[in-house]
Amino acid sequence: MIEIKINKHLYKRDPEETLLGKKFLSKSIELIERIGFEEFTFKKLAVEAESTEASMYRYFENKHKLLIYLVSWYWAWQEYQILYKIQGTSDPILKLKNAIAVLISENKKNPNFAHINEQLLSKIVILEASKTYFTINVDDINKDGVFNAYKSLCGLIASIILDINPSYTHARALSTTLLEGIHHHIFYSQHLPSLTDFKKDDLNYQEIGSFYEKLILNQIQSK
Amino acid sequence: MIEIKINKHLYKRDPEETLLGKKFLSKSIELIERIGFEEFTFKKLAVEAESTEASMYRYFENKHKLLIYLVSWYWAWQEYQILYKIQGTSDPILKLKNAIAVLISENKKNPNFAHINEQLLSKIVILEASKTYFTINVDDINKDGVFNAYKSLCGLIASIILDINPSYTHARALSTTLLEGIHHHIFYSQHLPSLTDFKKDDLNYQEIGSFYEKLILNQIQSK
Amino acid sequence: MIEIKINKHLYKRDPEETLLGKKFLSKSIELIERIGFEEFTFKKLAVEAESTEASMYRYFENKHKLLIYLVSWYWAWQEYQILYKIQGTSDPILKLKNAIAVLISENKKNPNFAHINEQLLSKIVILEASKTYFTINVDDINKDGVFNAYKSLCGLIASIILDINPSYTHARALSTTLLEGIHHHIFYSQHLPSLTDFKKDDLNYQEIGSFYEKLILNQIQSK
Amino acid sequence: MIEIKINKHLYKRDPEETLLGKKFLSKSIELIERIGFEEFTFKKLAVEAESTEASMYRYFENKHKLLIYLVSWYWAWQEYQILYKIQGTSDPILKLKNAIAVLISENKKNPNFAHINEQLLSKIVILEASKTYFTINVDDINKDGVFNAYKSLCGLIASIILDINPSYTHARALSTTLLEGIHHHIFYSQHLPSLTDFKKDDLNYQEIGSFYEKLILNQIQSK
DNA sequence: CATGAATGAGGCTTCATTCAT
DNA sequence: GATGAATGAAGCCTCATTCAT
Repeated sequence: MIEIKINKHLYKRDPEETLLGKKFLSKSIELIERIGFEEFTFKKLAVEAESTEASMYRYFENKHKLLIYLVSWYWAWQEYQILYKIQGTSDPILKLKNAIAVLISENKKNPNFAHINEQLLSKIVILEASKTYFTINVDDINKDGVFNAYKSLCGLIASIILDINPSYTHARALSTTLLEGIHHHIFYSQHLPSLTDFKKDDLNYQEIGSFYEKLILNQIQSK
Repeated sequence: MIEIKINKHLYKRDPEETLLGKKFLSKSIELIERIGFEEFTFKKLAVEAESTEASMYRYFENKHKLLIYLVSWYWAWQEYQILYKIQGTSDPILKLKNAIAVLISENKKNPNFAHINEQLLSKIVILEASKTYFTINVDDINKDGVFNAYKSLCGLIASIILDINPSYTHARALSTTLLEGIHHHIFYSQHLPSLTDFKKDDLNYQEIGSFYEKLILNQIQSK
Repeated sequence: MIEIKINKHLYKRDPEETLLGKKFLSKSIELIERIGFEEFTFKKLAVEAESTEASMYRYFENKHKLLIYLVSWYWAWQEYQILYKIQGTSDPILKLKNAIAVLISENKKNPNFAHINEQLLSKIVILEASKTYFTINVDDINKDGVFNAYKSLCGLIASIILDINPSYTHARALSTTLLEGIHHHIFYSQHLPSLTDFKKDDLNYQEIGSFYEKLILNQIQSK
Repeated sequence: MIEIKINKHLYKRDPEETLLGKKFLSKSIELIERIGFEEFTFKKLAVEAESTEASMYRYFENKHKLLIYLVSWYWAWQEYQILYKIQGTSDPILKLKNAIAVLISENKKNPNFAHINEQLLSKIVILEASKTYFTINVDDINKDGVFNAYKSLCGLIASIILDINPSYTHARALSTTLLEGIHHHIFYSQHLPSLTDFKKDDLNYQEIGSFYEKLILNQIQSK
């Protein structure tokens, strides 16, 4: 039985601790995915969850922190899945391939998290995640470590890269390029095809995965 | 005397045609840079421009279209600068290097555009540009070609890549990786250093430029 | 035709300039008198005035400034009436008596101010006026001169006192004692009789007037 | 060992009887003094007192009753101090002077009341006391005798006045003039100097005391 | 008795937009 | 064409209070 633990500064009361809290989480995911984060309000959520705005405010200070919470959950979950998949693997290149395999995989619902629909959440992350940090207050909100889940995942990928080539100097830059790139090209392939070469029918995003595998390996193995 | 022409669907009345229109543009840039796009409203703009909300509505349907207008202006301007710089160059690798040089250059004010502060605008593009398309309505608004300026710039970079290696299959994907990557790593180096390896004091972003030069060349020249 | 001019910092748009503005003033007075300032909201006012909260916000920043506006109007009006009544009088003691006569007089509606019901307004001033300055932010809001109307009336009474005895050293303290005292004892006589000696049936508050006349004259004429 | 007893209608459960109750009292005083009564809520108090809103509701029905409780405590405490100071004095004029001396004295913390900070409380009384009765419901709430502490103090001063001149007809009116006047002029001297003649640096409010001594004596001894 | 959780109601404020001049 | 005025709708948030444990 695993547990995803989220930075305490992102909530006022831990939503995982109560039934109502979990309901808010699961309905948030459905609603944000359906109407987009801009249109999403605590009022609309309250209606969906058959509760009240005031109750939601007991859990989250505002919708921004909620979004960072959800996105953080997703990154922590991705990190867990990668660790699980590469455990016992000694070949670092295989580790990288497995990590990428996790990142492109359509996320399946996990029985441990009845209230989190990972498929919907991954769509939210693709569309909304960058809004958590591309904001004028980034320095303020960054203080409490609210982006640690993403930084940690980025650090994990970087450590795999350094396993392959310990003298490579831009492991973190390459990691974010990978993490963002996969999501962006999934999005472009569906909505803005002239910004990419991948097709809507790229089955399970295999081609995107290969592209990034090659990109990273070429880069870190070049003299 | 050059002119930047913006997709007609982005405005109701061309702001470049009147003094008031230009004032709205220049004050928009100052204001969005200062308070961020979320906090920006036509009301606040009207106060800055010593005019009224109603007047601004004559030029732009809503603040979203205004943002796409500004961002489009920036990409068109970047494309113009690249074309200007590579004109007459025959070596495609040098073309690529020059294009990257433009993309990382601190943008200087150009006397042709008294009302556009390119330095501020580039900050806006870094922080806000992705919000123009990471939205639930992307398919709707994409119909009128409002993202053409970005697509065109992406196409230009892709054509340079294909100049170097005509058989390379992911020229567009690589172009967006470059365009986004430069901006994102500038941002991370200033605000989220653990997501990158570049330092705040990377003078004129030379290191970011080299990183992407190598990344692209490695990629398109590998067998 | 006289005009009462109120400190510009108390409103965003001058309510006296439009029909809607005047309606808001007259309905404010009726409503505050009826339900008290604590219960009074712009929402309830909007219903009374058959308009909207948003429209009221065009005129006044918040209900606090509105209250100061109304109270200031009352003090300016009292000052005007005193000046009118003592104009041409040379005996300073008579001036004082006339000033007190104005202060205790039941205020009649004046045809110049169709939208101000002075009788209701005087009740509001008795019950609510002190709330305008007994607040933790008094120093902040005092900066813009928003209490000038009251200070000016206080200065007028003080000048009359000094007319009677130019060497008296506490003319302003005595003036506020008079201004507040009259209102408070009217209130106590109606609601908290054990705090006063005046009776509910003190016709037109003659006895209160005499009490303060004597109090002031004794004080300023004593050696 | 003395005890201040407060009207039972002001609380649901006597806060003096429990540790938590006393903590609520002492934290209320600190908090109201710091943020003002308007901004004060049971929620904020609960945080300060490391307890909950629900617990505070066990002691007080609402924040209004709490304020009357605190103000009543102050008046009862003033009355006690006056009685203590004039006990054994036979000269009624000296009694009056001593009473005024108590009223203007900076209140020192008394070891009997570890949980009441009298200095802060006196600031609250100056700023907020009049809000307890200048309300539209004054008649309703007055029914249970909740203002008795103030009325009793007023009665004590009045009895001293009548000691000096048994035929004086406005002893209560004069008493409230004194009680209010001292507080108001302390406030004006600090925040609205043009409403008074007393200076911020009036050491221990000696001048305010003298002013009122003279005012009262002149008044009750005049033929 | 104390408290954690929940909530209905409503306050204050701004937004985006339209209309009449 | 530009603007001043007006407003419906909604956002965000807190309050005061109750209930169940």
